Amino acid sequence: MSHPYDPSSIEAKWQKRWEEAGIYKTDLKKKAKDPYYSMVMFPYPSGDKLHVGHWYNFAPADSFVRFQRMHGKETFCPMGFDAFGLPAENYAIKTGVHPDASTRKNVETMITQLKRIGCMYDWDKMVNTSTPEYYRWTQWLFLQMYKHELAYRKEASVNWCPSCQTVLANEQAQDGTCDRCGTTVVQKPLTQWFWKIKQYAEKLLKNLDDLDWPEKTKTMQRNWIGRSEGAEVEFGIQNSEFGITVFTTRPDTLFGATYLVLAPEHPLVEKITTKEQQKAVAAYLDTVKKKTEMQRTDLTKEKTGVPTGASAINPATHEQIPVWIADYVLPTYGTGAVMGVPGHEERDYDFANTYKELRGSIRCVIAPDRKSADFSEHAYPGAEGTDQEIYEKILGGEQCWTGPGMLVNSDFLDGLSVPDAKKKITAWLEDEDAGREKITYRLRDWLVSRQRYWGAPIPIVYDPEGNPHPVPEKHLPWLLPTDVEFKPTGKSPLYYSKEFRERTEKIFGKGWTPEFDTMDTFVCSSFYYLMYLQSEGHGMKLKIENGKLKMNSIIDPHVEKSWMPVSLYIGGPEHACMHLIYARFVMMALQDFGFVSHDEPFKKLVHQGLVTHKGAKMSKSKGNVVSPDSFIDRHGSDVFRMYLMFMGPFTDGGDWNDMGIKGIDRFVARMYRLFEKKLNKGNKGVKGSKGLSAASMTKLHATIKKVGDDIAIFHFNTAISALMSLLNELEKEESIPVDALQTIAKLLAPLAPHLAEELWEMSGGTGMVIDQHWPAFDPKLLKNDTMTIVIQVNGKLRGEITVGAKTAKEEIIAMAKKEENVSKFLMEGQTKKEIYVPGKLVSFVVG
RNA sequence: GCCAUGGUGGCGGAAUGGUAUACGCGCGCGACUCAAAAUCGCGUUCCCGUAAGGGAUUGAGGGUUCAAGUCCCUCCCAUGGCACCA
Repeated sequence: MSHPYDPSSIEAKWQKRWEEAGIYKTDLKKKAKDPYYSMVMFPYPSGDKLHVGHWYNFAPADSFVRFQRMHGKETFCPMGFDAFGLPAENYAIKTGVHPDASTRKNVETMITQLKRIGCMYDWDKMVNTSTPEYYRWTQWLFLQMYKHELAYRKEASVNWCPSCQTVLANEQAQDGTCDRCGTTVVQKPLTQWFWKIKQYAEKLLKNLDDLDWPEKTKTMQRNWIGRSEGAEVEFGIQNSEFGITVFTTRPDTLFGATYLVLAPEHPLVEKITTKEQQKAVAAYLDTVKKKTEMQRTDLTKEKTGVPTGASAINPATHEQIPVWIADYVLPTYGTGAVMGVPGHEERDYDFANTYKELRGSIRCVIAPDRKSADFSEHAYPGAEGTDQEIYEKILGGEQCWTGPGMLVNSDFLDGLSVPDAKKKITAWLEDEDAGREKITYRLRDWLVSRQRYWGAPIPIVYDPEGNPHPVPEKHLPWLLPTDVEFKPTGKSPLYYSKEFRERTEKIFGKGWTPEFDTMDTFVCSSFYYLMYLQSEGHGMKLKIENGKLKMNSIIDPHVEKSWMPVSLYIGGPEHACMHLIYARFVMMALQDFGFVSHDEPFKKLVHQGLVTHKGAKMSKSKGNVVSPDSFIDRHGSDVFRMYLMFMGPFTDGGDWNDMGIKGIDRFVARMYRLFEKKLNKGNKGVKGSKGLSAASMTKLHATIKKVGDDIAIFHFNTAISALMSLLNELEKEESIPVDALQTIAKLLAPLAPHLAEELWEMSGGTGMVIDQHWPAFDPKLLKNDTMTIVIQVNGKLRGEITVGAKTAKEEIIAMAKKEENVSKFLMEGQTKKEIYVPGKLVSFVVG
């Protein structure tokens, strides 16, 4: 028999009908009764086109929204393109093709590919971040941040290849060398723009509690934000006007601080380094420039550092302690300076073991076993006269104890617990004006400057004195110039645009210059959920007229109120920290600026699993990208998307392998044949459930329940296996009533939308199956009048009995004991215990 | 290194602390066919056994429990992220 189901014609037919009927268009202005805004993370229009990973994300997301729609939700599913970014620029450097041209072409191809999935996208709402209609709002966002003092300039290091004379992305500078020429990459400081995301750290952390997001993602974000409670402590410097402020989470160990360490980048380094140490410090700074942050913080590597020659005063002990620099201290965290407590902090312990002069030494009053202490000098004869090598301040039982314990050798803190000592020393520091309570976050302010071409220009101009000024809103979009140099020159590409400079001087006056940096692409993707909702004035379809757009707010407040937050956002777990924190920050800021009514953009978040190929994430550089196109040609969209869903749990992903696609192909063909066969047998028009055996009826209703329950929790794989199992049953049936077949078409509608429409039509359904209501199951049909009880002896399965559903416990146990294979094992010893789990099992324990 | 996730037959995987291996792929045998493909039927975790049945088994080791893939501890391996790939 030839394949009865021809996906290419049938899928094209339904895609055309859906489009003609406009059933996926959403009128955002009309008040929605029960809105459901579903978003997937928009793709980057890469030259690799749409790959299997995109399908793995988009198709199940579509199935889920179809399921919602069949439950009466008014759904909105937009799609767009995250079109600015590095790959298009690198492609331009290599081939000379303008990023705008290559991006447009890729977008076009991907739209064609996307349409073949058959998703419910409302293409009228499409966005493309690289169009002036879009980046006008990226720039508007920058101006809002600037206006509200959330944007500022600061020096920050970039990866610099001295040979290529260009800034490198981290990806291009792995293992510290330039991926084009192999030269050692150095850290070069540049003045760049930052956004104050840290100001929202507490809110970003707190709001997580109420979000319907995966727990692991929330944990990762909490760790990323990295809130630490502690104190700042001021250390004076001997013979100097300067002081060093350190942040510590362990102010209780202040009496054990035997040295201070500054980050090599700390501004005080050059001010306090003594003449004798200048050479050593300069040499050290040189080596640091060549290290990545990960190399610097690697706990397994031996720590390095050099003394500055300066001494600080420990405010608690009034002792002089040396000030060093070491690269394990990062300038971006805390105050960029730490106190070294070798007795109770592992990094400090390691460091002081490398540089023994930092250990400090005092006569101890701790017992040799470190389990107890006495505050009288000679309490422990064994310890008398011994000099502890490491200052020890808390009793814990081992050197470098970081756990809880009692404070010793710490003057007025002696005898206190760690939490009490923290409180007392912090209060003391405040009294002495030598410190204060402080909360620090690991989260850093967002560096938004990029020394690249293919991004949204930062809407800032500089006056002849070099002071920044915002570009007034009426000049937006502040167009990206086209007369630029892509090849690396040591400057941002926009630097060479004559038009850009002339434009600036013409508008602002002679001697004024534009900002040459563009914005991080994460800025573009931090508010696109609002851009989909913009009901006028943007998008590929609309041109800018007279260089102006009417709206001065990013979104119509009524539309925002009814459609935000996004009901469901689906995307990869690789975005757990960066994109998903930036987007939340921007939404919060926009609420504070008064443009939106909500503070969180994504109500529910789900991560699809990662689809790998040959064990690794698909990427052009690894050459393991799999295109779905040939599979769609051969099997059609429905088979392919169901295969992806059948691979395993949606949130797991997996390694790509086309071996099993045949199984889904067979399933679809068999389902189609079942409809053909049963409908041709003259069953058309038969109503009611007559003709279906009781067992099949039960199976049908159990399947309705299972498919619904499973789709609701993204277990598409088991939903499909339930339908397969149902099909296996029904194929044995003589005849199947039409309404049972129509129920099956409805169950298939979210998972195989084209096939389901076809089957719905074949079985005489009116309208489209996607507009039908999800079928209900009859709970009465699911109840069994018998139950199977398994019998265990000492945890091992020894038999099974089938009894009536209402059989009493005692009766079941008695029956279990009589089972031949059970009684045999019960003879072996005394029955110590009998456990009955209702409806499930009997367990005997024999001694 | 740090943060997070995962590890179950030949393969993808299923399993509210209660029958481990559902469903599918693959494979084997059979039917149909001149033959093959397709389709249909039966079987299929591993070991012993004709069978009945027994034993082992969820990355490794330990623990809690009448009962552990599931909970706890230690370890191994793989993957994602680590702030300029998106």
